[in-house]
Amino acid sequence: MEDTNSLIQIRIDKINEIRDNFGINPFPYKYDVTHYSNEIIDGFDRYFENQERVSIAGRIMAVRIMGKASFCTIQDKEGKIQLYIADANIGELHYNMFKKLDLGDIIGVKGTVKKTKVGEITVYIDELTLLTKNIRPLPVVKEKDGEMFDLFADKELRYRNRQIDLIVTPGVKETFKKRISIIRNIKKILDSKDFFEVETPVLQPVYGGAAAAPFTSHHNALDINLFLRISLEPYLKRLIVGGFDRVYEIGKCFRNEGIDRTHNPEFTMLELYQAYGDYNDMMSLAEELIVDTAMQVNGTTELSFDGKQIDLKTPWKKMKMTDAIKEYSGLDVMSMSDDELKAEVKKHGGDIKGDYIRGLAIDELFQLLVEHKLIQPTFITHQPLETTPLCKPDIEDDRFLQRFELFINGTEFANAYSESNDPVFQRKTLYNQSLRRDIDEEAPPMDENFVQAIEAGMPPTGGMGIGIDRLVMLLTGEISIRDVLLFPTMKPE
RNA sequence: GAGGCGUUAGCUCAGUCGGUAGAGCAACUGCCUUUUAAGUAGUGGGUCCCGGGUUCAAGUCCCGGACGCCUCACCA
Repeated sequence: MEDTNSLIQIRIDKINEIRDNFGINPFPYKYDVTHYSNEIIDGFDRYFENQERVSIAGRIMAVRIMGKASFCTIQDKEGKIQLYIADANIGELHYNMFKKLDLGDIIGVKGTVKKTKVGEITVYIDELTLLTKNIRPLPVVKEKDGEMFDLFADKELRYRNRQIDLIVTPGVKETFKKRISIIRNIKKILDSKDFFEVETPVLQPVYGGAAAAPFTSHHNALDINLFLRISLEPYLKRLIVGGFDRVYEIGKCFRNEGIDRTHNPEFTMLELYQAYGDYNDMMSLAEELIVDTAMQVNGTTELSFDGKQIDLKTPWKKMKMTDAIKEYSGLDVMSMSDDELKAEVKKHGGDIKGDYIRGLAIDELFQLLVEHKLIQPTFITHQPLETTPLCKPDIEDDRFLQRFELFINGTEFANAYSESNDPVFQRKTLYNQSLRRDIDEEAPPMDENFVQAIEAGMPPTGGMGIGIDRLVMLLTGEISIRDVLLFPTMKPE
């Protein structure tokens, strides 16, 4: 705000000059746009033959002035297009004003379409309207034959000023358009299967549904602490109890943890719950959601991610967690003693919070030895009972769960359960979990209201959570979560 | 949390052994009616991230800090 550097001052002076000497308002209220740049380029033959007059608006990205005529490239929401602007066509006053304009200004123009002698589709304009004067210079990015020069490269500046990044860095807008398409397609599929999209509280008196440190806030009028949700699960299950039968929410969750290439403190989760279904239904739904979306946005199930070739073609591999450990590390955890398990966890640099629990040691070994090796889509099933309090035990072996985690490229993409609905079991497991808060600060507190909801009777239900940001990363090839978040969390400067 | 690297003009970047701060683009003043990283002649533009220290002299060397990026650790 206090920036008084001369580049900005020069442009402020121009605003006054345009107003006072040209009698033109640099900030008019409205402009009637009839076409976007891509329509003109795609439908050039028609516009040229009919000599149809088009009206377009956009931001000036490049200017080449040659005395009494100029070429200028503007960018609208769909792309770029060249303009031909001549003194003889728009009048001396407006041409002189045009020469005062800068890269970054927004103009509206009307004219007809033709190709230049070197074949570039160009709007030969007969009317020029200044729509907004820029006073803060944009980074100047140039391009020749597809090669970019002087790209806006400083990631810190790009993330802190995403609006500028969107204007000047090729491909950024496309990534976010793809993100929107991905979410839209998931909603379309779920809507078609009769799932209701719902909104549940972000501010919660008790948090749960995952193990993570929460953000805390305070409500002044009620004088109570509130937590930002760490998952969507507790309230969506209340809605299953309430009789919605099929619900989903795509929304922000918040975890007070570190920031890195795959973690942002606020991130977007899809969670869905289907009454009368189980984890098998969730498995086929996961396949359908991800494959159909990949086909919609990429037109193929094959993708290249961080140098790895991945094919999402179904059916995906299924393995019990203990079998996966055996296959990838040779360890037969089913026949190992507790001491042997402890030794293996320690040997591979692992760590178990609090007292030793056999199931958590097995899960830890899986994470240490197997997880990163699961490049092609793989469902890992039958996690040890102790890994979550919210899932039903397996029918055949109650030391394990009716649960799966989906791994792609060594990363968890989905987590699904045959949801726990036995209220006595549920009260016990959540209470036991809350007791672990002394030794595990990520264990959530007891949620009495949630348990009472389950006590009212929740039908057998399959549930699943999918990390939307990671799915967008996978389908766009971006290896940093920051590149699929419009405004990633940054420390203040 | 640990390590590595980085921070110089609006943007992208040079800056040698410690010796008056550089280029391209952008900007400004001109020329130029088919250019396209337009061309062309000229001009201006700096808290060298911040704070200490060493030195006659620090963008440069040393110490501390901020912010960022990368790798690792952590992460239901």
